[in-house]
Amino acid sequence: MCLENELDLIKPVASLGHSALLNVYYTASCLRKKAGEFFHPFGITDVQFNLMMLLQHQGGPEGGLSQARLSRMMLVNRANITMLIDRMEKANLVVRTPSSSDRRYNIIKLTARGKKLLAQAEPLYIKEVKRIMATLKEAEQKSMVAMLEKVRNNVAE
Amino acid sequence: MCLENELDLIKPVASLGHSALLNVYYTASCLRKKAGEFFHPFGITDVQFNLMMLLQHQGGPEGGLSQARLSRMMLVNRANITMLIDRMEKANLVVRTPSSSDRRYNIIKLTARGKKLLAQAEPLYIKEVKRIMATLKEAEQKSMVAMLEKVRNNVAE
DNA sequence: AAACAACAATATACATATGAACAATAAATA
DNA sequence: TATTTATTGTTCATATGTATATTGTTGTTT
Repeated sequence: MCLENELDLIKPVASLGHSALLNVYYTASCLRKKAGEFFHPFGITDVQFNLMMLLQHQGGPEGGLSQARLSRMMLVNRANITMLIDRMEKANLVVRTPSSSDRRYNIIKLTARGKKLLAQAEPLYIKEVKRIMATLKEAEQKSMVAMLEKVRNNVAE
Repeated sequence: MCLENELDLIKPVASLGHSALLNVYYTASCLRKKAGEFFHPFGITDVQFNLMMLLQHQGGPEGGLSQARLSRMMLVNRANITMLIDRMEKANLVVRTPSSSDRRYNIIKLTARGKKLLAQAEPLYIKEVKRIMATLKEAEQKSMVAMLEKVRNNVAE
């Protein structure tokens, strides 16, 4: 179904470019909503899951990442990460460990509970992502990724 | 540039499907950030501008929309709209007017200041959207829209 | 008409996001 | 070496988002 019908608009979006932009925006919104519902039974949010995935799969040799690094990987403000880690530490999902080499840094690591939760949720998440994206052929997915990359490059100028 | 480099990931995203999903997500994030910066000089946010656009172009015969209708058009919770309208009313951008036919409804309308601000910002916004999306040919944009629609349909099931 | 279900807006608690200002630390440079 | 500059994490004010419960109004069903 097209955007106009989904959003119950009475007039079409004026330009194709604007329509394309809104499609990116609203598709991301749908995906985030779905992710939120998906992770609710696990007692975590999609953002918290994303952070745990980064720690697990992108963690350095010490098996963790700094808050500044996480903020760059998640495209969010450093201040945001501070409070996110506060909540996740309170929920016993991660811990802050001071870096030995640079006293400005905290290295964030998964706790045993964090690892266990991730091990439970991740396979189901990957399966659901595959199901959702399987509506597009591999070539289509690659083509879409290429187009989105072009858009991002052009946003930055 | 590809996602892995943009986000400074040390390992590639495991599956194409997941990479495609993250691309949608991060492209929307980039576009929102850009929009935020774009509207900052006007003293409004991207969300407030979007709402004003809806009032201007999708407003019914009375020239306004109910809060419930706005929440459906913007894919957000009704509770969200209440506080958004609170802030926008305080900024003298919109007004709540009680519906004559159904006392449950508020009809939200643009104020003179809201209309003036929209008239200033909209042409520049449309121009910037065109610039950003012009990196894709018309056929590419149509193809991307079609793929994003497929994904949204498959999310809903 | 009275009871019930559906819907609009609101209130509250909470999660996530930004920008700005700050202290502590490290790096660069004069 | 001493000073400046850059970076990390924190705090604050504010905007946006969800879920849930509540109130008031409308519609439907006995």
